[in-house]
Amino acid sequence: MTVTRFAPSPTGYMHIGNLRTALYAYLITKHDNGRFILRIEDTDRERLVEGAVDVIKDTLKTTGLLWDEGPEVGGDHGPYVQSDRKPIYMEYAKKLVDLGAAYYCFCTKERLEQLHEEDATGGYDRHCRNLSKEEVEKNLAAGLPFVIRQKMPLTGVTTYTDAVFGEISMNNEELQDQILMKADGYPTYNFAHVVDDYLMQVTHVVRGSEYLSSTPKYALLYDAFGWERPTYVHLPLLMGKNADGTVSKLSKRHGAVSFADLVNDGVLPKAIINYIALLGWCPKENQQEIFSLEDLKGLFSLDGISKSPAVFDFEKLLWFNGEYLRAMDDADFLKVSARFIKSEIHEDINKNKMLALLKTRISKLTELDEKMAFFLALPDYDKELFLNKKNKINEFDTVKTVLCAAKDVLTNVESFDNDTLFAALAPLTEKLDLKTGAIMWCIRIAVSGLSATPGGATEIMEVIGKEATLARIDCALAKLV
RNA sequence: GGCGCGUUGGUCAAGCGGUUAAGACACGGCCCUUUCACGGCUGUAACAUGGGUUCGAUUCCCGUACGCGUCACCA
Repeated sequence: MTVTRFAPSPTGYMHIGNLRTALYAYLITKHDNGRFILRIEDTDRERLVEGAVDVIKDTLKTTGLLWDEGPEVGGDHGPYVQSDRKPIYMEYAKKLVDLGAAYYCFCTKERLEQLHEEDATGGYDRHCRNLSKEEVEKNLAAGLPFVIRQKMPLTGVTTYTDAVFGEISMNNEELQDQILMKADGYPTYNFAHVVDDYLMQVTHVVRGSEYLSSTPKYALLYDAFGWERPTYVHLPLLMGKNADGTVSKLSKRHGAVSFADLVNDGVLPKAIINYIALLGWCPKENQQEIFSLEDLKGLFSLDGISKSPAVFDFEKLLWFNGEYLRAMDDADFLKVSARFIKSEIHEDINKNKMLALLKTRISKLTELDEKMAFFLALPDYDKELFLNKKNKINEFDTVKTVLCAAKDVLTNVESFDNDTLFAALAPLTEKLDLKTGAIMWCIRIAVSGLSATPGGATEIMEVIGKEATLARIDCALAKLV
């Protein structure tokens, strides 16, 4: 049985890189009908953010990455919040001390800082590594604050196999005697995740490749306990483009990089999932870009994961978003667009028609207000706008003739829908000896005040209605006097 | 700086010893057309570099360069 977990620390927002890690962890296990665990890693008591866990849960829910075990849903391996598991870690840490793979360290922070000042690259000098049992007992009895450190082998090489990167070897002399248990009694990530992954029977440890070089230390922990090492799946990093053209690990300074930022910017969760699924992974039959979560579950495979970092491209995300927007039916579009429309929409406006026109012409929901403005109120425009070379409209008199004729026709049209309007105006081509394009150009400018609009003249008239149409034509005529 | 990892067009990427080196985004052109968009067609553009191995390297090996990551009582 495949078991993966997503184990974020509650920082208050869901970074897009974290989301991708969650997605891949989810897909790896769901491809095999396995279990997906959510575990909260809140061992850093100084960085707790209120409500942060809710952000994580909400994001997972809206993207459809539902967890089989974890907060809210429970499970056989709980609790799923590390702060609720506190006693477990000390127990295992002590076991490790007994096993000779860890030791108590009584060095003060001051001493460590001084050590760092003397040699910034040296690391911990293993001062307490060989304290006698008596000394340790004495210090403990005296109530001295302590941490527990992992006792790394001083020689030799540690090797593990990563499902993406292959065999990774590290000289043991490179490995620091890292802290497993902190002075406040909480474990560090380095220790807690290993213990939990083991206890929760996680088979595939999925995380970003920034852990590639610390994983030997974790593998050693498994070995010391006599536990079978899990399959490691390190994911290529997500990069952001810097102002100077270089790239670095995607972070806040690259702008909107949290799930919430993107959603607030008018991007659909499905588009986000689709896009990030393809950032670092490619399906075998690589002939398609649009994938639902269900599709991805079926197609995902470890050997499609790439090793090289991927640059997050907002432009391409927007293309995906546009595709999803266009594929929506009008009712759904109405629903998702509601919270992004701030403008007052007058009753005479055919809102459904308007949104249908807008739907294929935006790449994010936040464009809606700006793009619909001219429907709601005629913008101020210059009469020069009517002149158009391509349609051979070089005289204002021509415009005037067209608009007067159109006004006569439109006054007698009862049903203001696109087809009726177009049919009613069609005879004018012959009557005025002008091309359809020329006639429609004049009318469209008059009813919109813009050179480029979503929809043609007749569609715009359908949206704004008869009264506004005639009023706008009168307004145009007044300009042309 | 040590260690680790990576390197196919501007970006995402396919390729897994012999290919005219796919496809997508972006960009240009054409078509469609009541403007714009959509859609269709089309174009520009890439194997970091030096050495091997091989009949033959983008594909395998080594070096170099460059990039990224990592060296916390953060995760």
